[in-house]
Amino acid sequence: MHVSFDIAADLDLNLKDAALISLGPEGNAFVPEVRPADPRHGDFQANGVLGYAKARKLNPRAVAEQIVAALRDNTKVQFEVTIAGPGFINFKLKPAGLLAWLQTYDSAGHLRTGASEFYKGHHNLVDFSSPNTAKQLHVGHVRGMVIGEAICRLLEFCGAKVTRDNHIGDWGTQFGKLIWGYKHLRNDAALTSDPLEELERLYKAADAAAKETPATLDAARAELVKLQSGDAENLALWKKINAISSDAFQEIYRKLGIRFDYEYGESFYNDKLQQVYKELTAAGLAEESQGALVVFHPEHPRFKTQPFIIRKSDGASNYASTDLATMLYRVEHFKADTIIILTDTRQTDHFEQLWLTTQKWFAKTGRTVPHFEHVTFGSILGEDGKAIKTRSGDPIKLKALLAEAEERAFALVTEKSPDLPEADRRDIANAVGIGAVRYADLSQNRSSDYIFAWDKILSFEGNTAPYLLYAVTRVRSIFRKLGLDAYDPSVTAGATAPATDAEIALARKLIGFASTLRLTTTQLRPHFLCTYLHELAGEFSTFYAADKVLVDDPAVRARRLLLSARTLLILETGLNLLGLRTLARM
RNA sequence: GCGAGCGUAGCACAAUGGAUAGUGUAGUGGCCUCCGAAGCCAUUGAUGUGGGUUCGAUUCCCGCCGCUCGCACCA
Repeated sequence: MHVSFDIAADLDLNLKDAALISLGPEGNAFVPEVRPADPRHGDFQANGVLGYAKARKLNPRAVAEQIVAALRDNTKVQFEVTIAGPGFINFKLKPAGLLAWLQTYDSAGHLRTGASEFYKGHHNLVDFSSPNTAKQLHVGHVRGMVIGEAICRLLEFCGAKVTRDNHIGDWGTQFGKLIWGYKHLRNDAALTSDPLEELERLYKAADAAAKETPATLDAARAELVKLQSGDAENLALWKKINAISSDAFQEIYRKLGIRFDYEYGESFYNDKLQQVYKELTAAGLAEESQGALVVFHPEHPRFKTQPFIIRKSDGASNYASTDLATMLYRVEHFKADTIIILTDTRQTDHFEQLWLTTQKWFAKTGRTVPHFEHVTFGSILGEDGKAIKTRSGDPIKLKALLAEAEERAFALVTEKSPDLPEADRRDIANAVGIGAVRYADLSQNRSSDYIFAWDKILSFEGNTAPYLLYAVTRVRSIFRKLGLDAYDPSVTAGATAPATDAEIALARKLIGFASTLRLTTTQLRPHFLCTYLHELAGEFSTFYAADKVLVDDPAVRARRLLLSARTLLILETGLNLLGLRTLARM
């Protein structure tokens, strides 16, 4: 018998069929609205009857009864179907159905096979991280990196082709300042001993100088124009600077397990800008204003007067220019049907203008308009509720943040498990520390700012990485005690359907994985998955306390081992999708 | 000034227009001769404010209050 991975989607189809049968052609308009239900009511609920009946002045309960009567026999065998309240249809999967799902989805590979139906044939290009060269990665960058990586893994798992592009800021105005600083302010000794620090100092010093004296600002801009028009000296400097920062970026990416397929920075698009200027002008979208080439959007309350500057008055490009060229390249070269760009929420205006412009441009030139998602996220705040900074007022460097996370985790692990060899404790501290930082960024709705507190993210209690990693080790320890591999199918052979309250509750939570993946990927919000995993870990703890797994009765033991094995599978699969490394013990 | 986002228990956060607004912490009271107590069970406590739409609003719309962010050549 085929067991569908996403039971809710399956029910949705069955309800549509039943509506057609029972309501006639008008049933075409019925939208089931199946969603996971509160466990008190069932596993899934269909809410669509209420709106449908209301709009037609019908009795919703009567309509619900008609639809339920027309459901396939198979559905009625699998579920307890009830009509409740004003016209909700509730579906409660019977224990045999729970067992069938758990037996079918018994490995990460099979889960992936089930999930890969979601986005089969889609090609998403994900643009994330995208740091500026010549600046170190700092705490402000981590959220986009971590969320971006999780989104890529999730979409891939759910069947999409994903192209990861690190759109490095290697061509902007900062280079004018940096080159000017290099030429006038550099300290050669410092450049040799700690090149990245020195570059950052030069940028800051040049930036400050440009703010003080307009002549310096003009000089910096002139350096940029020289660079962008191919000046050999500036080009060589630019390459040197990029090489230095790229090495530093790669070190952090390795540490966080983040990878890219391409790192086409802004400079890559330099020779593709003339086409943008030309086409937008020819299409009547771009116009000269105060010496710059800009796009206005007359239909928009704000962008009718707030320009989208696509070429600066000194002739230099900016990020609007390169972003437009990038849009085109991603559609024409990569053939992406969906473009996802992650940046913090402060850049909303820019991307709204970019998208308005792109749509009009592509439409006027007969190109396919892709789907576009600007995935935004809030800032990380200090415990005072203000932008997180070091005592000296600088942003906290990511390298230092990650090192501190590992140190703090090491101290905690040493406290809890002093008998483990130091090498093991270091390894655990790495997974816990880095995982904690990651999970903190993922577990909250990305729209909001969040307050960063070491004690909170490294706590072993609550919706945290340490709690989830602990749950994993506890399941693993059951199998270790037996000398068995949790992923060996023979371990769970002969399992019967879940029977006790705790077993059933855990099984029902496990089958919710599919709906969670669907929700997480349609909304591109990893916190849905985090919440689910935390609930799953809690459900397991309840089960673990209520029902002893290693009992003598072989049937009972087998079904509890099955539930434990699947809990482990889904916890590990979910955590890996989020980018966390799991542990056997801690 | 214009625009955007956010206001949910003491604190930190959930809730894809659905049923009695969930979870964690902190507080209170229980549970280790028993598979890892880094755990479990029970319990106290909240939608800024005023309208509107809806069978149904934390969610959508409008006003007000509060906080944050953005707004011509940085990205």
